[in-house]
Amino acid sequence: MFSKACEYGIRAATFLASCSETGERKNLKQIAEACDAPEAFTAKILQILSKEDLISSIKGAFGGYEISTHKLKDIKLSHIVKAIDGDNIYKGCGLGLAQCNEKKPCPLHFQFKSIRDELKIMLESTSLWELAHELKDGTALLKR
Amino acid sequence: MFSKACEYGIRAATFLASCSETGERKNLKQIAEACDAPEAFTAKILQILSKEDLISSIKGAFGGYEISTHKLKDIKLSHIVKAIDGDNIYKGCGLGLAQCNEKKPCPLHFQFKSIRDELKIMLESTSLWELAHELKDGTALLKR
DNA sequence: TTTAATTCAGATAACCTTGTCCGATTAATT
DNA sequence: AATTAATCGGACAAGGTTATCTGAATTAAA
Repeated sequence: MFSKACEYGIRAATFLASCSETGERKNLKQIAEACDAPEAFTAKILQILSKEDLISSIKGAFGGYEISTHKLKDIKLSHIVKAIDGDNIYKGCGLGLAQCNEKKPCPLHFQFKSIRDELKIMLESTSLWELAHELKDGTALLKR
Repeated sequence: MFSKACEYGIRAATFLASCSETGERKNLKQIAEACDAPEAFTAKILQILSKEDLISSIKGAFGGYEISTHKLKDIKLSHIVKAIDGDNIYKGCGLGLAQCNEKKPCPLHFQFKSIRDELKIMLESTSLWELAHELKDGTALLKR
């Protein structure tokens, strides 16, 4: 479904969100550890999220990453996914046809449509704030 | 969503199904052309489908590929997808966690569940016969 | 001002997926 | 029996994704 990079990205953003609410800044090592993700690769992904202004990075000693508290409810999963994987996941044709639409559909077009739409709605309506709270509640986990 | 191999595989199987109903055997070249897929790569995919007994291959002159008519309604999309991509698409965790279930879910588990279930049901209930008929009707196309 | 802790950027390695090539095998036709 | 049209199987090439490494830049604290 998502690329590995995107999986790590969502995990990292969720963890960061859960810390940022209480003002805890985290560095690369802590994030990678908490997300059970490879450190150097996670660094690359955090760079992307930072450039897209979804998280903020603070350089230098005692630096790290954080998310502005006021953004937490505005940042949706769709923003993270789009930044890392692009939007092909709900725009592209299920069978990979260059052109596929209602007028000239692939044989799977209509069967796929409702699923892609549901996915889109889910990603666009789920906020980092929401995910972060599942972590804090202990209702959900990021490592196993 | 699906790998390129799987996209080609579904296209090829759909095309083959639409021909097999009228007893038309097709060879690699014809299939690749009809599906707008690279020939040599398509050959590999047809081999997989053949080994999984989803299509039958006939060697030698005037050979090619076909699908037993009586199987057309029984072969579901899920069979093709599982043969090529495996079943991670509806079994795996959306965030890539090794263990993720109702008891110990990832933060996205429940939001994903309905989508994955819907996808599973769609793949398991859509038959090659159904897709093939969309092609024949002209309601759907495989190339653009 | 030096040191230490950090992110950033670019190069590169490892691995997987995608895609090609070719010789061996098979089977129908001549 | 020879020829031709096909699949099969293995090796290999190309490209993309995943992952690592390293030196430069930045910033806070000592």
